[in-house]
Amino acid sequence: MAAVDLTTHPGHLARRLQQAHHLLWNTMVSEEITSPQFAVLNALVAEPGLDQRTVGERVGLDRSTIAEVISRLGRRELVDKVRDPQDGRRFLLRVTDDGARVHRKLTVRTARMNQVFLAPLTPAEQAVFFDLIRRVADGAEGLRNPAEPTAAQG
Amino acid sequence: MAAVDLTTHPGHLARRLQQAHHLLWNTMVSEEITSPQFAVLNALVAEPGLDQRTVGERVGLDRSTIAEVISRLGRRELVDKVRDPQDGRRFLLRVTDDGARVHRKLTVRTARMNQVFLAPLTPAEQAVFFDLIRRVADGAEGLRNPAEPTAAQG
DNA sequence: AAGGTATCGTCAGTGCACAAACAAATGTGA
DNA sequence: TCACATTTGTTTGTGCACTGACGATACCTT
Repeated sequence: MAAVDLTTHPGHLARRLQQAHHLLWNTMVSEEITSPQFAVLNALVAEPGLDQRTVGERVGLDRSTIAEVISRLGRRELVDKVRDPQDGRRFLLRVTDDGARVHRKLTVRTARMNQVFLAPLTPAEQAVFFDLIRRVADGAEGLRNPAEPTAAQG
Repeated sequence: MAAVDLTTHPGHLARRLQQAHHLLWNTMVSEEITSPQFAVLNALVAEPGLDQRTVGERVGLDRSTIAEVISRLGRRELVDKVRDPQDGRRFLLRVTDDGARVHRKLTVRTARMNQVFLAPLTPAEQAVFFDLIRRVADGAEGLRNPAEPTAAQG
């Protein structure tokens, strides 16, 4: 019996964490708008007029996925999509009035949900929680593009 | 501008963490066998003869999803599926010889991948990382079934 | 101006994930 | 024994997520 203890596998924990989040989101925030959809709305509220690729970069979705999410938000008329007259490849995106309303409503609910979600941790632990996850995620992300020389020390 | 900082949203961080994991898994472990599939193999190596529902419970997959995962593992002939003669509703599952081989091979690679994945954290931080995520996930999970009296103190 | 290259978005294919509805087998109670 | 309820697994529908291939547009070099 060479089986492994999955509770020490970060991938397994990450999946379980997301499932737990999905559960709470569905019951406390919305059954219609998903968490990635909210993230997109949020990015477009912060920076109206972004194109799809950049929105994807902001919220961490690849081109294919962002296209689907945008299409659903467009179907619900929460987001507008206009060809960029300066660059015919791009679509310029912005939230509609409905989209802004939904974003405001969900912002409140999301804050409440996050409190419940993080309730098992003390405030200090919550800060550590964010920090550790962010460092692990950033670390793995960094392995994708080997050494971008962003004004690096030379 | 009423936009929110997503880096303090656990759901968003959970999603990014899983994406990061997916990336590393794909490059360091396997492009064929996914992490959930490995989890199922692992559960069946530990406890041969489980039925689908119980496997799902062990690895955290619902009935629909476990059915799909099992079907893929069956198609690759890594898992065997036999009707339970005692209970005609169930299938008894066990890994094939191929399945056991794949499990052994991926166990080694997974351990290596986990090291790389967690490299940004010190060993002490890794322990905290596991603990915090587990507590948050368990907490949300607990909200689903209100108070199971599992030999609770009374 | 023309050819090659890069970028943006789409599409097809695969896989995870959940909810709801359903069928078959089993279990329970009158 | 018979009706009702529960449990296991399947199916359908929706949505996220990635890869790889593709067309259109833009850029860049000659």
